Amino acid sequence: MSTTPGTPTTDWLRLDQQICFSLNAASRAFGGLYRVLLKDLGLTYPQYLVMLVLWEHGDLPVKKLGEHLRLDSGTLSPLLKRLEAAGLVRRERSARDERSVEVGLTEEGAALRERAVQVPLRIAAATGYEVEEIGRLRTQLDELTEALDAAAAAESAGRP
Amino acid sequence: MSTTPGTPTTDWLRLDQQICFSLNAASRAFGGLYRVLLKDLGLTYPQYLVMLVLWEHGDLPVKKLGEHLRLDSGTLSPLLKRLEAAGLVRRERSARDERSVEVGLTEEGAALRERAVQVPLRIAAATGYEVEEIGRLRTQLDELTEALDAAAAAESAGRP
DNA sequence: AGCCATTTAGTTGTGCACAACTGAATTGTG
DNA sequence: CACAATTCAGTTGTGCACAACTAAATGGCT
Repeated sequence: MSTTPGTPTTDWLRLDQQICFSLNAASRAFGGLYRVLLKDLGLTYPQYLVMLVLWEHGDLPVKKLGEHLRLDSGTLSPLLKRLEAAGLVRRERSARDERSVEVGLTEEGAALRERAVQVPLRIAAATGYEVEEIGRLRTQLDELTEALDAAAAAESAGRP
Repeated sequence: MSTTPGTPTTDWLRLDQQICFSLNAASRAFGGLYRVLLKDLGLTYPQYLVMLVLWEHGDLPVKKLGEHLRLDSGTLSPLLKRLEAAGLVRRERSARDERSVEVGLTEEGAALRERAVQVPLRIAAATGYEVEEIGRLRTQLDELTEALDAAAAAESAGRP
């Protein structure tokens, strides 16, 4: 790959910073607001995401949970242990497939949902965006994610 | 804040997942692609961001570096020690203000820039977006970050 | 049945993000 | 000048992300 004529390398290095960096900053800013709002619930932001999935889909094996969240067992195992220690979640080996671990909500975990409802409302208010606008942004980001994942996969499997 | 009539709480909890989660996923997808592309340079993605700032602005105290990157010394200190150990960066106490530590590029660190130029080009190609489109997205994300930061600040200083 | 590739959780090690804190230098104020 | 408040870098502790690995269970194939 060669440098495009008329575009000094300096500009590329700056432009580059803006895309990935802005995304990174926005993600961390979300994390910061969630941290504040979730403090009362005793949840971290990733733990909250796990609870969202369980509230929506009910009991799931770790594998499925990971697919919803794009996370692997290396991240989920310790996180789930902490949720279990907090009494929000149960973990038990599946009877029919001993490799699999079923993750389910305890009563306390299910009850927490009531208190969690206010969180997205406050988040939405904080963004200052309309629902429709958020949807557009989400779509764009999902497309971006797909393209980046594909590129990373292509790169790590012998250069295409 | 009260629940909007006609919008069941279930939907809010789902919608919520989409915004923050898509952003999170996109950020991590960027991380994944950068990880692959930066492997040759021996840099992690956050280390690369630090190098970008130094390449653009020259020597800076840790504080200023942190302002550019929205990171504090708790994150930067160990990261900079690793860059120093890799021979890419110098760190020395400022003579005029002994509290401050000046971070500068070594020859090796400055030279690495040449090899880094290809990275943003490959990233840009991977996104499949035009430069203009990327700029629009960046602007949106920066607005979002600002709004979220303001909200988090307002929340953590006694509810407004 | 016997064996092997695959699937599934979990563990280990590295690095980042961030809160809370420490310690030293500087600045502001009486 | 003296002293309190602030600034700055660093340390510690917790939690997450991810790569590389282990171990056990499963399923396919001969």
